[in-house]
Amino acid sequence: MKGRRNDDSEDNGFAKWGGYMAAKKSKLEQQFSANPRPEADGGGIFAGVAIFVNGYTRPTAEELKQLMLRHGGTYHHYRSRATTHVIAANLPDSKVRQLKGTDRVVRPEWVAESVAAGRLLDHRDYLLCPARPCGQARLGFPPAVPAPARLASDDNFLEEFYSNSRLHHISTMGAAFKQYVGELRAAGRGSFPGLERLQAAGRHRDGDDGDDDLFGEPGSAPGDRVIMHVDMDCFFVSVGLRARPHLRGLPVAVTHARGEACPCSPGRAETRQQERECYRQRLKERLGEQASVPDDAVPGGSMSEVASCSYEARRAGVTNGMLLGAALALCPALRTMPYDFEGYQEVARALYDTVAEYTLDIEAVSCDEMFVDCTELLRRAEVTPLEFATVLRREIRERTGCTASTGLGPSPLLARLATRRAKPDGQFLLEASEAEGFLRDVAVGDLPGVGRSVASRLAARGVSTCGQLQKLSLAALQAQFGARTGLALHRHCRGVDDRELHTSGQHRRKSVSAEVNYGIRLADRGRADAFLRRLAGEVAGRLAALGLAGRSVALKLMVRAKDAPVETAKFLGHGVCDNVTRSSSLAAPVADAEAIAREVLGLARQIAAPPAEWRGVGIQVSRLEARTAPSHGLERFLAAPRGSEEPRPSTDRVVTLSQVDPSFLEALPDDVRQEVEASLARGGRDSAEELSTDMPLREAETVLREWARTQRRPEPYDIYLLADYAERLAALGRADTLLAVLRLLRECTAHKQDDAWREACQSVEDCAQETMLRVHGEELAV
DNA sequence: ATCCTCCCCTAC
DNA sequence: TAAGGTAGGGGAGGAT
Repeated sequence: MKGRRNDDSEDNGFAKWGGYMAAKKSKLEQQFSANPRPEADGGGIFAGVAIFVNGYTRPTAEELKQLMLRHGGTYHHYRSRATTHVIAANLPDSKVRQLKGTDRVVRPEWVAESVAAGRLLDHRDYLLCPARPCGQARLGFPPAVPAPARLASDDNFLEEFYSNSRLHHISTMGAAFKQYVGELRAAGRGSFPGLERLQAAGRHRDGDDGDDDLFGEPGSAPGDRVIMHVDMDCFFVSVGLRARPHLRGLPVAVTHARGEACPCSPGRAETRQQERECYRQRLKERLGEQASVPDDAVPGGSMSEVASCSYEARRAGVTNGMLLGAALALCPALRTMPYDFEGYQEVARALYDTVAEYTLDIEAVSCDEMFVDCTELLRRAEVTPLEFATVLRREIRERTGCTASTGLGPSPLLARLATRRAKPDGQFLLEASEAEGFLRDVAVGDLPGVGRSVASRLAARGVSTCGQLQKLSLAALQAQFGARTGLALHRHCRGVDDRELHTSGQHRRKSVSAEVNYGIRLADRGRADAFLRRLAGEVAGRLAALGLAGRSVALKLMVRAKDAPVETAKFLGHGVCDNVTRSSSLAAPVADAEAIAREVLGLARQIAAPPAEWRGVGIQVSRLEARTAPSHGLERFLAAPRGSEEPRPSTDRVVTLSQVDPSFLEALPDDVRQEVEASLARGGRDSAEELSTDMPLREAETVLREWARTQRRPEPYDIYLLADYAERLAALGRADTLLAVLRLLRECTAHKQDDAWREACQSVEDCAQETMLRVHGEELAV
């Protein structure tokens, strides 16, 4: 995932201005640096790390010293204040206690495996003495104070929450790869090296035996589709195992917690029981039956969720989504691994790039899953579906270090069902003629669109397999589930699916939202309003990145249910809640944080739930439209002498695609890259109007006008937009315009110098400087 | 009929 | 401790 605002939102998006600018600067350095990586040999991963080795270790102290020195770290012969980590293999208890801060006493594997992984792994994963989650209070000592937890009312809450939320990452990575496929298609790559390799291999083989019959079914009609479903095996675990070969073959799970028993919340088990009972009552009211609620928690066990678990763990009964405490009860040998969101991004990118060497008829489902229409590719390569699957899976394994499974069939539905049979690390072809027999024993829950709710309603009618489902009439299904859902069930359980792959990027977004249902503990109205404002800022940032505005704003609150315990069993969780949504439709589309916040504050007042009872907050903007172009673009404004609207001929030089270093394009955030590629494809002749139709540009114009005209202190948001604008100009190679922006910035606003102002100038200057060097090969004379 | 609002459900 | 997001499909029921 590119470090884009909507992924790594800072606070309300902008409060951490210094941090944002620092990050932006280092990103620019990376993007434009002539030498992309200062240490090509993989060094530098220990920059800032200083180790002291205590006692005997393997690797030995001397070897560790060499590793540190070779990879940018420091080795201390004596432990000093500057020592960041103590390396030890095992220490007597007395020694451990003597070493203050056992949170920095790390097993030697940390060093070796970081080197193997090519980056600094989280040392917390290698602690010699993993911290007791809760301090061991002893009689006579003051009670241990738990580490301060970040609440929604804290300044950096949003940033921290989003950076740790697996669901947020799953969602944004999915969107990013859908866009990536769209970009690849838009770029219209003409060559498919993978396909060419296949063709070459085929020609070679033909010469050997002259056997031409490689199409599989000789009688298959030429119009028949071959759809392949590609899905990485337990993705998060597979990525983590690359750097932890010693865990291969063991039951492993990716979780936040590490699973030590937590004796600090003795009331948790009872709380959980209360929550279960409360939940059961509500289910009873809704469904009119005595629904049973499974006991998913273990007294004293971790409430952290298993994001992904290995097949060894699954054999012991562990499933994704299970609470870690319960998973450990089923599988005491279960080993946990921390998240590695950057790693997921990298591997996913390699996965997509691998498939894209064969075809761009790809529908991205998520970061680790896609449909591929292989019809054309198989015809051109003259290989059978399973031959291609074998080649592709081997290549994915070689390029990512992770395994994928593939299912093949005449439709997305059958391809997907085939994958279930193929997993793990396998492939399976499901022919149309076999579909009916195959489906008979497929669980209804395996059909798309059949989740917990539909499955349990079907189970109430004694239906758990597709074979049983086939016996229900269309009318009966539609009566219970509605017209569309009923029809889909009726068709899918028979293997009928004529859905087209959704491969191109002509998809129109319908809503943009941000939601937090964790850590929401807002003591009073003031804090609630402040949080709503921050969340509104987050949504505004996402809208800005997409160039969209919307005419409907909705607020969703999760409110503690009447009988639910005030403190949840899961730490800072939402517990059992009522969901409430209110929306307001607007005459004019909104996109800025203030306007969204205004609506949302009004809606919150309408809902009238006491903020102290809120357990979740979400803001959604819908009925979207592209932001309208301004009357005149920023470039024209800048190009004109100040005080005049007369356009001045631009001296910007035109850049063409061949002049652009591909690695530079690659380093750009997705949306900027798309814009640049589109622009370059048009011959690099963006008119001011075209450029200005992009909303951030229009807002940047407003920023500069406002700064020039008023005494108002620049808002961080304004500066953010300006920096964004500068980056776009840099991407387009418009050094002259950047200079104009810089000049204007200095002339018009020098009287309000402060840190933000200086950083804004610096950012624009950096962009200009780099652009001059890159495009014109000249130093910038400032 | 068709639209709108407020949900619920599903998928990753 | 723990990080329970996000977009889209669709249904119920009321307004037009």
